[in-house]
Amino acid sequence: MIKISKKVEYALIALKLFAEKPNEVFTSKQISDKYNVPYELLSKVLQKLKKCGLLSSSLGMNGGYKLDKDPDQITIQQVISAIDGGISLTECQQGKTKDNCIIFDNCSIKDPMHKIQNELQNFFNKKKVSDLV
Amino acid sequence: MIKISKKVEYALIALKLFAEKPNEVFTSKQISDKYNVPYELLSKVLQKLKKCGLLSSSLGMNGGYKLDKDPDQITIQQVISAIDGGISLTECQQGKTKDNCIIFDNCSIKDPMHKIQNELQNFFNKKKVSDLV
DNA sequence: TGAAATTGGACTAATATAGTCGTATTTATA
DNA sequence: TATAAATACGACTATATTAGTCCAATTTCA
Ligand code: SF4
Ligand code: SF4
Repeated sequence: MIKISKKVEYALIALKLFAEKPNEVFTSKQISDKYNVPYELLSKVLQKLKKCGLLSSSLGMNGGYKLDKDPDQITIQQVISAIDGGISLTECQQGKTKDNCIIFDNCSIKDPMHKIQNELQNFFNKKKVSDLV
Repeated sequence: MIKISKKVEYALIALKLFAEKPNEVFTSKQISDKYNVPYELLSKVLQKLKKCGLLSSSLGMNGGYKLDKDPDQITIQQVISAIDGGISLTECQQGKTKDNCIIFDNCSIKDPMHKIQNELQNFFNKKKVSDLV
């Protein structure tokens, strides 16, 4: 079953909120309350979004997160990469140079699948947070 | 991490072989030997491909599977559907009417994600087994 | 000084995927 | 007619991934 992870869903829910109110600061708590998202999990997600430069944060009381990029500059691909490490249609397309698939050497679909994967990344690169209207 | 399952990979490896030698009969054993794919698992996969009409089978000695459709008529989407039950980008897009996501009622990304899911299905509908050359 | 916030690591629980085992049935052929 | 080779099917185990929780540190405003 091809799907995106819950974490990415939570990230997109949050990013959509940020996109609707740019320059406004929201805390993890506020967002988790508003959307019934598990607080601790959402916190981790927002931290990752910050680490890759999509959000900026301020510590301490009255702290929180705010958007650090234009919503139409943030691609779904970026979000998937930030949270889940990206798309890798097949096992051998993950960073796993060592410990590769045993089929690798006589795999007949490796190359065509790699091509499809590229197209898929392109697909998600064209999808922006601003499209989640 | 967005990816396809091992079962779908095995299905595609098999289907590519069938597509290269149409009308030729192959057994589970032959294919699992040729590609180092676990025999029992591959058997299950081929049974599913038969059930949805992509392959036909003959029982008993000298039995096996052969292609039952044109390779350029078999889409990757069909294969994913047959083996893994299709693509459902988000949880709420699986057949789960009951036991839905608790966020469902005030989820802000549900509808746009549904649209993206449709495009994604369209993407995989355009990919044919015959493209795996 | 205290409350509210981010940050970060370790941990557990739940689920999904991958793979195995055993057994029944069919069928060509020796 | 016995046997070997094949599909067919269901139950099972093992492994990996995902989801979620817990705990403690640090920052900062008031
Ligand atoms: S080598 Fe082939 S079977 Fe192995 S992970 Fe890559 S695509 Fe899949
Ligand atoms: S309702 Fe929203 S959060 Fe829940 S599964 Fe659907 S898209 Fe994801």
